[in-house]
Amino acid sequence: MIVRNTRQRSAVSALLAEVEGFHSAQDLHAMLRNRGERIGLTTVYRTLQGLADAGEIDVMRPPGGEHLYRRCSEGHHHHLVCRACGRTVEVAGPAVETWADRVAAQHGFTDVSHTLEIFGTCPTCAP
Amino acid sequence: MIVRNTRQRSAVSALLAEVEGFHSAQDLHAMLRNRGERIGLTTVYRTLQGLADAGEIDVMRPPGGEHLYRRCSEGHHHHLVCRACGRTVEVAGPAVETWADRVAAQHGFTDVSHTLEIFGTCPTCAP
DNA sequence: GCGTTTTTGACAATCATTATCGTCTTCGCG
DNA sequence: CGCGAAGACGATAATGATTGTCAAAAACGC
Repeated sequence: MIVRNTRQRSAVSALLAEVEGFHSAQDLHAMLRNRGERIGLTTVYRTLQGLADAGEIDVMRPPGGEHLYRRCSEGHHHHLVCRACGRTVEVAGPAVETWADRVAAQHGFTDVSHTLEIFGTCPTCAP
Repeated sequence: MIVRNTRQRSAVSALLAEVEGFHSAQDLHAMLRNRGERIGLTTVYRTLQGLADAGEIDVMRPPGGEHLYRRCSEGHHHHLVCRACGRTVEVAGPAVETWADRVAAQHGFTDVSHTLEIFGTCPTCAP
């Protein structure tokens, strides 16, 4: 299976490179259509899945049900998400990374990855 | 909104009390029907949602897409999940709990909760 | 160019979850 | 014990994101 360079794949990558924050597949698809790209929803899903498998983007599964994708640039980090307004703050936790790896190793697990999300109510949304 | 005790609610709680590990809503519904309970799928979903809101059970959202529920007995813990066979190991990380709360507080977030899952390949599934 | 192989994308299918809404229970109170 | 209203139930339909299908189009090596 040789990966080929196509206009659509580039478009998705380019879009992810310039937008901030998380976006759903449908979001990204709509944006691409708005800027005149001719690309199918199916292709957006496939491309995002590919990028996620390759570790080039982050995937988040919020309680809402939609998958959110985001360019995962500088290393590994986690997210602090506001329950009310959806605002996200990046947080880094080196201690958590090593802890997770160590715990997994203790149980003999290999190829370890992890997801961590913190939910709360942000200052501006507090009643 | 007064919560009432119904046969169905008790049945779900009872089932969760005796089964091990995670089960999907549809799983639990099937089990209840098998043991002769007359209960609708809708009710199972509603009951599970209620229990989850009340913090009495754990919810996990694996990449597969189904929500998995589990009685969350002894305090807060996280899970180490095998990618291949789905086996789960409970892990506790007091340090992570406090870290998450602290980070959230630093950003002014309140009502903080978090989810953490570690994925890997368990020893028996390693090629 | 040419042929092969991958990718695309419109459309249909899937499937867990949620909404609807009429009927049935529960429970406080007399 | 019986009543009445507030909830709860549950069959069914609806929702909606994601995935499968497959013929047509594009990309790459030569």
